[in-house]
Amino acid sequence: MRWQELDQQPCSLARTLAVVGDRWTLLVLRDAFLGVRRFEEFQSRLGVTRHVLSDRLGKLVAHSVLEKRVYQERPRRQEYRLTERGRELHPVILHLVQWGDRHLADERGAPLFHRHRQCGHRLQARLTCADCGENVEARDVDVEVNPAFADVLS
Amino acid sequence: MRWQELDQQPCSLARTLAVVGDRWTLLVLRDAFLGVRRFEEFQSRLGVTRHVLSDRLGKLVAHSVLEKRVYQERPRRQEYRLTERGRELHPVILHLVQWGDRHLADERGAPLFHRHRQCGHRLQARLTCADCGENVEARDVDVEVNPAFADVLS
DNA sequence: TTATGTAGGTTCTTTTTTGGAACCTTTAGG
DNA sequence: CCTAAAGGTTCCAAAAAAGAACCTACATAA
Repeated sequence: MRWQELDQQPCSLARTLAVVGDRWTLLVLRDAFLGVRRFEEFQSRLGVTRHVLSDRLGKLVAHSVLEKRVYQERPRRQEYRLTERGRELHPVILHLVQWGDRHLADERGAPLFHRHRQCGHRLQARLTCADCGENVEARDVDVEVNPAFADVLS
Repeated sequence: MRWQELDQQPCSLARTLAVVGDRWTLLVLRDAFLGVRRFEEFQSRLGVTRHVLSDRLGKLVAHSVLEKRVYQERPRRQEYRLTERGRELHPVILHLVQWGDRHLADERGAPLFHRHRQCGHRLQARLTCADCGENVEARDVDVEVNPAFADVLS
């Protein structure tokens, strides 16, 4: 299966990964969440080639994860800003970062500290159920096949 | 920057992506969360080439995300099971799936339904703060550079 | 007027990584 | 002896990424 075919799959993870699941895209998004907006700044912070960056930013805009906004005419300058849809990816980034902080940090600890503004504590992210508010572990989730997909999913 | 250099970066996201951030690894993990354990089953469900699957499973084992367990001698057969460290990636998968369900589904809706066993509702994942229990949005998080990394991080 | 700088890309060539298919090993069963 | 299943490995061609140079439009300054 090719990358391009992934978005055809009857699997939301595959489709999402077709948008954000490549080598650089999540790093671009992370910088976007840290406030980076300009091509040059993404490029110098990430060390990605301009070619690949241009391609990734274009794809994120095409999928409405980022939007391109003109912030100056003459000379025309544009910046990339997260859309609401893009901000919904924040939990993904935060959990990935937290996993790295826990399991891959050296003796200096996490490179960045995340603090929850409302309560002031170092942020420990938890996945909870929006209905009952309880913590959700992998074993607490039952998965059922949507009957409309019963034919293609085992 | 190459894939191999990513894990040298002073960024937990980059380090985490060096482990799980490639084209196939998250799909392997998703199937692992759905109960898949054997090489052949991963291979036939994902359509990934055996070569790449072998490499990815090996990396996940090397990073203790999966463990290889012999479930039968004569002939020797092994299976791959999630470790505790691997299960901690569940929130990542769930949020990615949920994003795809919301934004990339067709008229049939989500391919899979996730139900919270304890309360019985369709699971809507939320990221909350473990200390205060409140919902956390991107704008609620303050980021500070760990002083130990002050020299390398802008 | 020419030179220098900046934002935002595009083009070109060389490496790396994938995809695809075939092949290998161990053991069981007929 | 032949076939089948599980779990891989090897080989080659195709696709994607890296690295560097180049391009455009405008501004400023000499």
